[in-house]
Amino acid sequence: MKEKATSFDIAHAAGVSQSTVSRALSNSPLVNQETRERIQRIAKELNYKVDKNASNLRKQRSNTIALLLFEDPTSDDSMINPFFLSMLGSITRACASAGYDLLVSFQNMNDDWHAEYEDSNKADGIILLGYGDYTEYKDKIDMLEEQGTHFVRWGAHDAEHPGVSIGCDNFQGGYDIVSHLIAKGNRSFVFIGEAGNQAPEFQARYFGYLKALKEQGLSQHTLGQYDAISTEGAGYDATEQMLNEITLSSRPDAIVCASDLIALGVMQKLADAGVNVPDDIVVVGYDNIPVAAYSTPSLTTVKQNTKLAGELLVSTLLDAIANKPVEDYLMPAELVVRQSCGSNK
Amino acid sequence: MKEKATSFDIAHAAGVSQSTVSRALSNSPLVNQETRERIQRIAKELNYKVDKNASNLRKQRSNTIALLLFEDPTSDDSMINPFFLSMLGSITRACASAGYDLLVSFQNMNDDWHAEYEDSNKADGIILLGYGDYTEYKDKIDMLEEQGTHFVRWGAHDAEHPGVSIGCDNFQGGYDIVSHLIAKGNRSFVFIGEAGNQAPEFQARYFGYLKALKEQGLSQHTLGQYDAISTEGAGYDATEQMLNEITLSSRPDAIVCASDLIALGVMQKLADAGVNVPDDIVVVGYDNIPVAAYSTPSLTTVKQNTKLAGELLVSTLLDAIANKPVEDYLMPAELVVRQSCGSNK
DNA sequence: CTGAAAGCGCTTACAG
DNA sequence: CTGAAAGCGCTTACAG
Repeated sequence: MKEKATSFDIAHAAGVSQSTVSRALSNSPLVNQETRERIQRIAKELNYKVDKNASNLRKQRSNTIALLLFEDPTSDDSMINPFFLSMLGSITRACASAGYDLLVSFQNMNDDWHAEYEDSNKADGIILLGYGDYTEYKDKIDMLEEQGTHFVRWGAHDAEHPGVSIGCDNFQGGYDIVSHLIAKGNRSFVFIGEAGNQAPEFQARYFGYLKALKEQGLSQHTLGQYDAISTEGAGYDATEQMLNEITLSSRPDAIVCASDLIALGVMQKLADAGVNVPDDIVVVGYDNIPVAAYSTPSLTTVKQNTKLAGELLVSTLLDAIANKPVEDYLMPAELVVRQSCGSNK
Repeated sequence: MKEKATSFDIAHAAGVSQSTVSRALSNSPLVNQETRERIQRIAKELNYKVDKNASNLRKQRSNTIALLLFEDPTSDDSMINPFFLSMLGSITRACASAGYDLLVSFQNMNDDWHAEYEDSNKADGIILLGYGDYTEYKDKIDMLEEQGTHFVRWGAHDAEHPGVSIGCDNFQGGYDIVSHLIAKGNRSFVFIGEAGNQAPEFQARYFGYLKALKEQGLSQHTLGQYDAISTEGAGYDATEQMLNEITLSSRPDAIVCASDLIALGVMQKLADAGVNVPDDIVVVGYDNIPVAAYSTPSLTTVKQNTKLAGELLVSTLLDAIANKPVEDYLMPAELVVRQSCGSNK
């Protein structure tokens, strides 16, 4: 293993002072162009790279962003919800473009986010990525704010939570998909998914659902809401419960699910129970995860633009770090119509 | 925003020297227990955390691992192959358990991996995750080795590539799945996927495929191999080409795909062409990505244990960093039988 | 345009 | 068990 070169080695080889080397390598205009080029060439030859620890220590910033993922129960080994997995790629890309490194970590594993990342100078800012359920983390988020940490949260604006948020319009998404179902002739509905304020994103989807029904004078046709966290298993179980509680003759025309994962479980249970989707009951999801296009029937859902989301999350955080004014952003939701809602029902 | 506390502030508050604070916080046995507890309490009160940059600079190590992802063309926005996405979760988890941070980055975006990470002291070691196609990166990997960088590669052992590798037995996987198809009565085959040495993992699967055929005296029943990179689109196109080249009467009993993504495209094209899977032609994939369980028909495939893979990748790298002896590891592949290979054909 | 010097916040021999 | 001191490798006023 070669000894690592330092800026002093470069200085020695180039016959200049170490200060000049530092300036040359940071492309300071203060240094003579010819000298700078020579230094840069020598640095390259000696395979020299600026030591980030030293540089960060001196500059008091790290050029690194920390991504805190909230752990989810999943069916595979990743323990990351597929929706967030696709955001991860986009965030990684956006960081790279901005010249920032990305530190990835599961949220649940450590106690004090601010301390862990920004205080210890490992990151200049933090991105919080979870299924909107920040309620139990409220104290931590408050502390983040109180400590002046730079952070951005994925989710809707929420008066209770300080800090900037980037999110997708869950209310509109829920409204749009149900309006579509009503337009297609469906008249009675069930919502599967948590709808309390411990799951604000799901709740917003549910409220959108309720509004669409109300607008069409169908409020009395809601056959209820069944809790389910965002897994296939929870969707399956909730459907089982529903089938037990609702008599065959009064079954809903459509089941609106708070997420695709839930919808997948719902369709599984319906298939097991011999109920045809979409002929007997229509099912729709939310998120447009990759699997949604491949399920049988393929799943009508609402797409959240993960690419844009990742970019906005990063750019907003960088603005916050630079002390520029930042504001919440709510991306529009986009309806994706597939087979599970029937074609001409 | 509060001023950040330093070890001197703690020292002042505790009435001891800064050295003692440092020792107390690193749980050094050299410091009096009572003193240590007092210092730790004060540190907590003042919300003090050790500055990682300073600490790393002094210790010359970062307690961070860099993950270099090879960018893939994908159908969604993540630009990460779903198979790697699930490994990502497992790697993140394994790092967290080991007390290491994980720096994630796309490989293609920078030139000199070693310099970028280990030389600049941002990471103690590197995990390389790509679809086995390290051929074009050979020079870089050689340089990594030459420079004494600690790194682990995902993929099979390869005499041409130095360094440790953790991989799954692609040869066995290919052999097992084809043997299963033969046992089920299939007699003629097509392989879809690159099989050259620029794609060593696919190639190993292909060799396993060939061996299984040969063993059963079916070598002459291979109706060819069609190149395809690991995307649905490539699988679709290759199938189109195959259908054009092979007359209806001599179509294969089974199509063996180098990856699930390819198989998904193959099944799509077959469906478009009115060919029934599995009744007319059997299709199998490789990887067991989440979608495989949901396609119609669900996909028979080979599972690589991503959870174990992530853990091995991390533990092996940590051993390498600690200068412990490390060796390649080849995990067994596991056949996952679903509908796409027919039940009793 | 360049150099000498200070200092970022730690850890760890060294001396007691 | 504790403290004074050196030094990790940089960046950046300061002086010229």
